[in-house]
Amino acid sequence: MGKVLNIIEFLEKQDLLKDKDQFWWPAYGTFEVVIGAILTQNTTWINVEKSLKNLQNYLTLESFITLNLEDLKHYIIPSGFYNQKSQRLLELAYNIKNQFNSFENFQKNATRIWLLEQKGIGDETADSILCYCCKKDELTIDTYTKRLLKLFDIEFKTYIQYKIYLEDGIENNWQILSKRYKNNKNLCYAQLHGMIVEYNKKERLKNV
DNA sequence: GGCCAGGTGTAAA
DNA sequence: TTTACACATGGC
Repeated sequence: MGKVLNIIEFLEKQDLLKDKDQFWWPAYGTFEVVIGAILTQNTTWINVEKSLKNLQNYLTLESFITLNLEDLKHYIIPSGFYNQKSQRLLELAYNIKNQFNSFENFQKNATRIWLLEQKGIGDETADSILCYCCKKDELTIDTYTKRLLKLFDIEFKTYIQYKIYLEDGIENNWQILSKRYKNNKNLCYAQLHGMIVEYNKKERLKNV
C-alpha cells in the first residue's frame, strides 16, 4: 500500500543530501546537465567532473556547438567511451539547436519521445535530462533504484513500470510529501533519484 | 588484477 | 523479447 512513502522516508532518514544540493544534480537547469547526463553513462561522476572541467569554456549550447569532434574527443577522454560519446553529444547539440533554436526553447518544449529518438539517449538519460535540465516532473530510474526496491520486495520487468510505480506512489501521498518538497514535484523527483544514488555510494547495494 | 561506474546500441538467438 | 557484447577510463 504505502510502500513508496516508506521507501522515501527510509531514504530521508539517512540524511544523504547536503543543504546546498537542492536539486542534487550540479548545474541544475543548464545545458551542462545534458553534457553530464551523456558523459556519466556507465561512468563515475568523478571522471565526468574531469571532463567537465576540460570543457569549462564550452558548457553552453552556443559554445558547445563550436567544438570540433577531435577537440571534444580529447576533452572527454577521462570519462571513457569518448569516441561514442563525443559523436553523440555533438549530434545531439546540433539537433537541439536546429529543432528548438535556443536552449531555453529546448528546456520548455523537449519531450521524452524526442529525446529517445536521439542516438545515445535511453530511458534513464532522457528522464535525467527532463528532470534536471528541463525541470520537468519526470522521475529517473536507475539500476540502484531497482536494487533498492528489491529490498522492499518490489520488482518489475520494465523501466516504465518502475517509473509509473514510484510516480504514482508519490502522487498518492502528495498531500504528505508536498510540504517537505515545497509543493514542487520536480524537487521531490530530483531529490528521490539523488538520494538513491547517494545511498548506493554509501551502502554499495549488490544485485542479489 | 578484477570489478564496477549516476547506460546505450546493435546483433544474434 | 531476451541475452551478449562493445564501448574506455579511473578508483578501489
